[in-house]
Amino acid sequence: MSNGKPNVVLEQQFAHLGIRDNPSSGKPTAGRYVPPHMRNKSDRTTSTINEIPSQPQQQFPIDNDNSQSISQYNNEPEEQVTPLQTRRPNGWQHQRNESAAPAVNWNSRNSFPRADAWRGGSQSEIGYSTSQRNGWSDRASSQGDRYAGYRNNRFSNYVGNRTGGPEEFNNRRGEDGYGSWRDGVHTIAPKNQRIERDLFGSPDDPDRQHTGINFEKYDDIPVEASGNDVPEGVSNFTSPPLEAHLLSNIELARYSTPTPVQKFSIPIVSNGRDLMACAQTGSGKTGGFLFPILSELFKHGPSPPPPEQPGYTRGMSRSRKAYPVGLILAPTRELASQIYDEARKFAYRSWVRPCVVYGGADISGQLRQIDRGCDLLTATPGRLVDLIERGRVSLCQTRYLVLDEADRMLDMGFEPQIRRIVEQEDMPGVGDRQTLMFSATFPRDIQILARDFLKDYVFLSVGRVGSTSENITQKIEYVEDEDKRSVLLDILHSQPDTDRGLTLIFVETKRMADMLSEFLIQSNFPATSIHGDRSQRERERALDSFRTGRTPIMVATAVAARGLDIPNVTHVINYDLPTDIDDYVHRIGRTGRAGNVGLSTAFFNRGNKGIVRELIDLLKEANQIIPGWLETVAKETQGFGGRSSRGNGRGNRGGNRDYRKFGGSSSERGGYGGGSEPGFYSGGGYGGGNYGGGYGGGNYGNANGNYKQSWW
DNA sequence: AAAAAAT
Repeated sequence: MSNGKPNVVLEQQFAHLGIRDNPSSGKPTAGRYVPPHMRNKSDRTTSTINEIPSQPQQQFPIDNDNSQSISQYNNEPEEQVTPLQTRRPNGWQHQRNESAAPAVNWNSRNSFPRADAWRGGSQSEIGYSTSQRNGWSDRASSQGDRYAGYRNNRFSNYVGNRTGGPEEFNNRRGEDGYGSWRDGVHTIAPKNQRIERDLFGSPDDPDRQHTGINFEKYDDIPVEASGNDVPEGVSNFTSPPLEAHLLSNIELARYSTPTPVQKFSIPIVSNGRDLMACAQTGSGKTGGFLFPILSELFKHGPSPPPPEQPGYTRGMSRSRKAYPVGLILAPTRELASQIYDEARKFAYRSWVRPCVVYGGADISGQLRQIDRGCDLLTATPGRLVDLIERGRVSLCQTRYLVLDEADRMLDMGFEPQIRRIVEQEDMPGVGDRQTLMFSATFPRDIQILARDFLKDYVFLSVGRVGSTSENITQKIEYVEDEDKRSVLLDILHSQPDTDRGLTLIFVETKRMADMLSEFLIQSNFPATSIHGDRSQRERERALDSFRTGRTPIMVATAVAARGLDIPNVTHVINYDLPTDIDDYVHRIGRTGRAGNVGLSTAFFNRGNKGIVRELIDLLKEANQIIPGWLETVAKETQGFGGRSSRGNGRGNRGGNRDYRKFGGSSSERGGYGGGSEPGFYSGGGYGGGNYGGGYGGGNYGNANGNYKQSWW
């Protein structure tokens, strides 16, 4: 039994993990990578293997893999997982009876039930035949037995799984923090203090005190909702409309008031509607989709098992297939991991098992994880496609599809993969699922693309919470390329040490990220870097080291620009400005989160004149000081047609507007025919006078009866 | 031109 192994054995096993060039590890061994979401943080043991002689004259803790000095500052073994108590599978219980079916004929081929049909069901309305039911029961019992063994082991240790078989799993009911759905009844697992601490932290832990969301300020944030029959927003977390158990998890997470995006997304989702939401991350976007989706899942339970798959051999199938009911797609691995961490909180004690898969990490661990149950899957596209190709994931049961950072997911790099997943696999069509899209920016052309994935959606625009609003002070400095390093050093030196804030520095290339972080480290600054050429482990370690303040400076490429919720980033420096203004919006949105103040500094020179016009517009809208020289550059640049790079029809202005309503000027409309959407406003466009001064005082004209507006 | 995302 793995638990009986003396610690020293474990230490030897882990001695090489996560530590490159570790002098104490002898020759390098291939270690099994354990991704962060699968580590059991609360049960780590402290070991001594990392106590390497300290580096001479290192003023700061440095997280720099190139300098072989990672672990000396880090008392915690990075990759260690300590086994929990394991038990023999005595008295397994069916935690989840797959035969408990909602009141829908799920067997109709090629016709997936609509969400409303599913929602309406109750046991008494069951419309399937006895034979079908028995078929389900048969399969359910064989599969259910296995699942009972596998599913209850989220926190079982992977060391044990590696060397031992499933018999080492811990199967005590509720031990893993997950409940069950049986005969139409949602059985909530018992509370588990250890898991609660792991998921929610202790109440007095400042790190867990929800990242400074300033609820008072939320009342000032304008929300615009457009579309047909927009449901009324809710103003509190209450049941109904939310399911009661979800409320208890929301309480555990210490969320007290719905954010503006949540106020609307809750009724929108529970009314079966699709959603396109423009809202800054940190404005409660993740809760915006997790709350309503989980609430519906808690109310209605799992789908019955899918029709018999070709090649499926009952009871003997070695590789089981996962059928997630909810699928969340994200553009970076770290963001996927972050979403999964949230999903775990709100699924706690319920029948819903969250999962996450992404590239760069050991796939076999992910396969084991989904075998234990996979109801709400968060994924990056590439790995998901891989798993679909391997026949380990099927989307035929997916009733909720979420695209996070949706404009990114639908841009040139990602769109084919998204189309493949959504349109060319077995996912139910637009009419038979609910699709939710979230991003802080929604360029017009992306909105048009997004139509393919949505039905009669509600467009939600939450006033800018943390990006271009006044709570971020945006400075633009004129700095030639060759002066950037020294100016950066000046800035960093002038930042008071007492300020425990984090500084995030964006560069355009991976090479520059390496070079600059190296330079900062040599200048004795506690810096690390994150970019796509680093290994996943390095990326995660860098992020963790930054998040915890061990290295309060991080140099990053676009990989860290979106979605990451890192509390206490007080300064974002655009060492290189991006060529796309939306990227700028996302980058500076890493600071000034949700009502807190933040500082942003950008190094501008003539190489950046491509975005000067849009940058000035943005600064104006956010009431920022615009340097005179910047206006000068803009005037010089005007000859090139001002809004450069927009020849492709991508009018960014109005990126936070429902294009159906604010169709854009005819010149920007390009070939898309913005007015062709029946029943929708193709009104005046930006120049039409409705577009005044941003969200605070703007007047969008309320004339169209199809639209309802709400303001906070 | 670059970055991200599967191996």
